[in-house]
Amino acid sequence: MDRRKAKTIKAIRRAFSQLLQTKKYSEITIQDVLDKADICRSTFYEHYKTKEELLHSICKEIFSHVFCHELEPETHHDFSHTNDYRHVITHMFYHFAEDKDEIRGILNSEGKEIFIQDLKEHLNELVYDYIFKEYECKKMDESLLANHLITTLTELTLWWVNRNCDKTPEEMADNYFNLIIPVLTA
Amino acid sequence: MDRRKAKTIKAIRRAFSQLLQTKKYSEITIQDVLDKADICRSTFYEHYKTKEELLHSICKEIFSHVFCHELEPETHHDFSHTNDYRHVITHMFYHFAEDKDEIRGILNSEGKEIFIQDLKEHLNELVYDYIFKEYECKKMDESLLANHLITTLTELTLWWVNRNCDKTPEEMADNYFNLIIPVLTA
DNA sequence: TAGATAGTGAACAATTTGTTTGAAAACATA
DNA sequence: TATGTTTTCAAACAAATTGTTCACTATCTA
Repeated sequence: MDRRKAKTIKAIRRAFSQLLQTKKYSEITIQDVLDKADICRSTFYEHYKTKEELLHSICKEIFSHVFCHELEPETHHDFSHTNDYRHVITHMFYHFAEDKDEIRGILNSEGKEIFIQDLKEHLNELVYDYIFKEYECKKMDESLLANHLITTLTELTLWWVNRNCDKTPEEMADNYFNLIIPVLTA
Repeated sequence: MDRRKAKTIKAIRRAFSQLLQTKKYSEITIQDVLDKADICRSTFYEHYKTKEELLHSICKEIFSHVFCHELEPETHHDFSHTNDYRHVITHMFYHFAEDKDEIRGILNSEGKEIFIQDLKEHLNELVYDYIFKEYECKKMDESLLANHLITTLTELTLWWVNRNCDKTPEEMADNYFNLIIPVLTA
């Protein structure tokens, strides 16, 4: 990519992330971003149509690291699908702990909707690829159960980030499985 | 209350609810509300400081009906705390089904945050009053478990409202307890 | 009926948004 | 190094929104 473009985008994102740590998403104006990033108005609009699109692109970048699928090539012999799932989830918690300041800013505002929405799309895939291959739900709607598995994870993450990630990713994975396995095996 | 005041407030809320069914919360301007309610600008600001305050007041009114505590006076002999809890939850689903159009408008936008935040405050009380008197959590943080019990309910509600409330309140209560009891008894 | 309360209409400055210009700077490559 | 392309910039613009003030009129209450 053109160095100028990369520079501009980086400056915008940086400014936005910083602003998110002092202001709620809804209270941040594009003007604020321009001022902080020291970027011309027209330049901003050449990259993003709206503030919302900007946040989407930030989320997308975060998740591209979190769900990079680099884990799969490892050959797993005695590992179950659920164990694979556990690895992915633990990996996710590690990334979130790293970016916690940025993420907390996003999650403690209306920006949360956008972040969670993007996250859910990734998790939806995982649940069907891993969990539903191992467990079948009898007395419950599959869509309801999938929704529950996903929202349990997103809300647990929220709870954790708001406590400043005071538990290890492994502990969090344990917590998550303690919440969902009893339901799956009930 | 002064009839004029009541009239104005009603008109504003009505307009806002209607707008929520065609536009996202973040896209609705106070100007839109003024136009639709046919209310003078200065009049609006005598009742609400911001759009957010308006939504809060609407949520507050909804919940005042949902959690009116009129159930308690009934003497319950053989009923457990959990059964009381079930009654309250079923009652909640009934109300939400009634107001589903208005609620769906709120929930499918950034307004969701405000609604859910207000709802959680009520549920938090309930969980401690009912569930934690009957079940003790051994291997899990109480705060984590409380959070899980509440968010499971709010997200289940969301799922239901987005499907146009296609299940009965009783079925939804069943679904909810199928999701939480296995965890509590694990 | 009189005094208090609430709504109206109009105006206001300040912000924000999104778009358009032409010129300057940084870039890629031949 | 020269050339053409891409990107940024600064400035300006109309339109919309916000929040406040004012003098007035209408409606309530006692």
